[in-house]
Amino acid sequence: MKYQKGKAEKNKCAKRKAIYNSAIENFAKNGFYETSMSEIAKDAGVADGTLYLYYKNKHDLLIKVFEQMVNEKLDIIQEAIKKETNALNKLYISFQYHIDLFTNNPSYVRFFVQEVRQSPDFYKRYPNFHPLKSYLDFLEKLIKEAIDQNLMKDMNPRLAAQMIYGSIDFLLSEWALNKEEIPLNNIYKTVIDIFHNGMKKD
Amino acid sequence: MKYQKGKAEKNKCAKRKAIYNSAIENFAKNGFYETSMSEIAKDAGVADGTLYLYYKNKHDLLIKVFEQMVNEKLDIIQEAIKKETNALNKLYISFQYHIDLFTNNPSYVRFFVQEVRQSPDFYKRYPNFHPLKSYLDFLEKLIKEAIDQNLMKDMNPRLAAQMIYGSIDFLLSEWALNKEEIPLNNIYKTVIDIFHNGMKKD
Amino acid sequence: MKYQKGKAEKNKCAKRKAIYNSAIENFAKNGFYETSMSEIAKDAGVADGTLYLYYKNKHDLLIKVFEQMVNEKLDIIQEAIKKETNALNKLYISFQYHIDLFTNNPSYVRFFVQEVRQSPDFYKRYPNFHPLKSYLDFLEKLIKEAIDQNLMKDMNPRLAAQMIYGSIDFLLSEWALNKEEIPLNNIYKTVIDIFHNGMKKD
Amino acid sequence: MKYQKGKAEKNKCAKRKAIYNSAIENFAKNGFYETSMSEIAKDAGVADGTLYLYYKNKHDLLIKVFEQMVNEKLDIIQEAIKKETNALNKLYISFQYHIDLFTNNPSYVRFFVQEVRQSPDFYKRYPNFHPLKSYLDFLEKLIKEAIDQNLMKDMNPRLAAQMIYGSIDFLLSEWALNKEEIPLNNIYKTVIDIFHNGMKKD
DNA sequence: TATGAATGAGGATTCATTCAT
DNA sequence: TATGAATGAATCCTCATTCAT
Repeated sequence: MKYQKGKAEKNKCAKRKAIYNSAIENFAKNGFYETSMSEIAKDAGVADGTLYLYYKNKHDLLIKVFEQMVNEKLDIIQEAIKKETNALNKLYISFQYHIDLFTNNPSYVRFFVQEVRQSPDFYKRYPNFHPLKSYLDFLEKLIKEAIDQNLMKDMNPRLAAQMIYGSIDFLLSEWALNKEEIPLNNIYKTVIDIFHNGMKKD
Repeated sequence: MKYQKGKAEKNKCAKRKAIYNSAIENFAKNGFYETSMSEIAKDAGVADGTLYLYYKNKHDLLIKVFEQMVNEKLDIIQEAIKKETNALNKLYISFQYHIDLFTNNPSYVRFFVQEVRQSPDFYKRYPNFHPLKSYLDFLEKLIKEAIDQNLMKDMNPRLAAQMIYGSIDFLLSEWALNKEEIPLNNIYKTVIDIFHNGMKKD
Repeated sequence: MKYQKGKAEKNKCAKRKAIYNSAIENFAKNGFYETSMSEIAKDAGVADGTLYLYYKNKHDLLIKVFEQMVNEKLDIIQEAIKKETNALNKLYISFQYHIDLFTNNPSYVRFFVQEVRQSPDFYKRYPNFHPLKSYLDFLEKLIKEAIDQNLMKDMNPRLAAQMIYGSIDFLLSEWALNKEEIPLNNIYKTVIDIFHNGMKKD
Repeated sequence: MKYQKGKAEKNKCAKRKAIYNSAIENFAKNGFYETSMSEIAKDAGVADGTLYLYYKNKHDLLIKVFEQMVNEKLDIIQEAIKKETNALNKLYISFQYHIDLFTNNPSYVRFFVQEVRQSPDFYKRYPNFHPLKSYLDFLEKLIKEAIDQNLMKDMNPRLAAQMIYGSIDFLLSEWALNKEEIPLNNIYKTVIDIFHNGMKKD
């Protein structure tokens, strides 16, 4: 009995995961509106109706998938900087991971830069949806730490986080659209250099 | 006769302008996919079919409206910097206009950051649609000028343009979502300060 | 004044003729429903609204054009058989003209075989629309004459007319769809031969 | 379980059949272009969207319905002539069925004579659509047989099939439009008589 | 007469969601 | 739980027709 339940449990988890993967893949490739629930179901190998056993509706699916993805990636980064004490180094390692993630999965870029900005109506219906919040929070904390360690000049850490995120995000999305224009291997160094000089303690 | 023709002409222009305004307003407020042609027509005070006298289809409407808007704003900026010779000053004035435009029309922010990034499918159908190209070209040219004037360190001007645009764009879009979080009046000064220090000639 | 009126008159006639030609051409090529009034107007070199000065509506245009065409062709045939006294010869000459007309203008076949059979609803609205009536009347009269001249067996002349018309019509329409299948130059002789033997006085 | 599945299966079949019937009825009554998918759905007792579960689109519905209908009727005829060996008798029995079918369902006449001849555009899109092909093939085969049996004179069998089909088809369609004009009970005998004499071995 | 911009009803089709099995 | 057939509201777009000029 228990075994069966465990099997069922695992099966259930597997299905949820399959839906999650299919949703990411499809949303990333074609965008929220150009992706149908049927496509997601088909790629996940489940029936259309099954999606609604795991997610309330299409918007809910987008939100949940988004949050889970951000948190997963964030966990990886946090694991990577665990042993580092210098806040600037932490920051730079984070950028490296951020950039690597997207250059290895170009379709995720669109997912992040576009789907994230839903219509105000969307936000009204789902007021708790702030998909990048945890990542921006994370960057903000690192910046605050760097300021405390006298490695960065005193400034609004939220604003700094947003500037850095926005820069990287846009660079990546232009790169994803038009891959030749910018040599991607320069991005990391240049961005760090500019922000380092721009934000360092005088 | 001539007068009458002029009137008709003016009427026609007025209609095109009304559609343009309605489209911007609606796309900005609710996004491309959540805006119906009927809504645009109603707000423009014309019949549904009239839209198709002026624009080939919904995608065409988005593209045309976008291009016209960018060009209009760019004209204003170019007029404003005409008498300035110092490239850095030109750049800073441009930022000021950019930020002002959006802070005065918060709904345009979403229009610019979201609608601009259509699905790959959209780009496949309209391969010449690169809505921000003219603005990025403009920034790139100013940066190149600044480098030539020894006001900025030698760097890839396209990449710099993208970083700056991305920063401002993301700051504004976060601000548009959640107006209290960041005091907007700081944005201009901080951004300029950071990029100035980050990019200046050593 | 008179001259101008005459010119205007001629102009008016020219316009009506242009519309007529354009309508035939377009209806024949694409069918009634796949032809738009705008297309007809454009090909006729007039404005859309002008069509409605000469014809009440699209259905009316079809009817008028049809009737005029049948009558024109009938006039030609009647001219051709004027000097013939033998009713069978008259009939055969008519077939020859009928077949020639359509083999020289294959697109007219579709016009005749398809547009002619409008929905019952169409006939309800236009109870006097029987486009082939005058041609069938003509054939019927010739057959009656042939019977009177003891050249054909006694039979229902209307039915005979319909059989003959139906045969030729269908042969031509299959030929128009799939030109290789039947060597057209055989049609005339074979049809006449079969009907001649089938209908001759024992 | 099995029973339920069978029920579902039967339900599905019933729905397909209901759509089929409704489509025939409506296309026959009002023609392809004057029939809306909504009307078909309503008469079939299903939702609009349901049509698209069974047929790809409106054109597909027409084609499928047509092909199925021709095949069904052909099956009946072939069953009826199975035991007959004389090719001419086979031919005459076929005519009888053909005429009966349509005189019992006058609205089918229009369906057959009009919808069959779609616009060239239609044929371009569906090049394999030749709805009468199987019936003409069948007639052609019988005629060839009759020729081989020395019951008919040597002639192009395809052409003969087309002549006969065209005659019957047109007679029926005139009858359907204007029922009094021709006493239908004469059609069968007269047509057979004429073609028999016209085509018999001298 | 002639124009052609404007109209708006109508129609094919899609797709998120439900629910009987 | 899982299914997937069925739903029907919603939407883009067309086009016959009108009417102010």
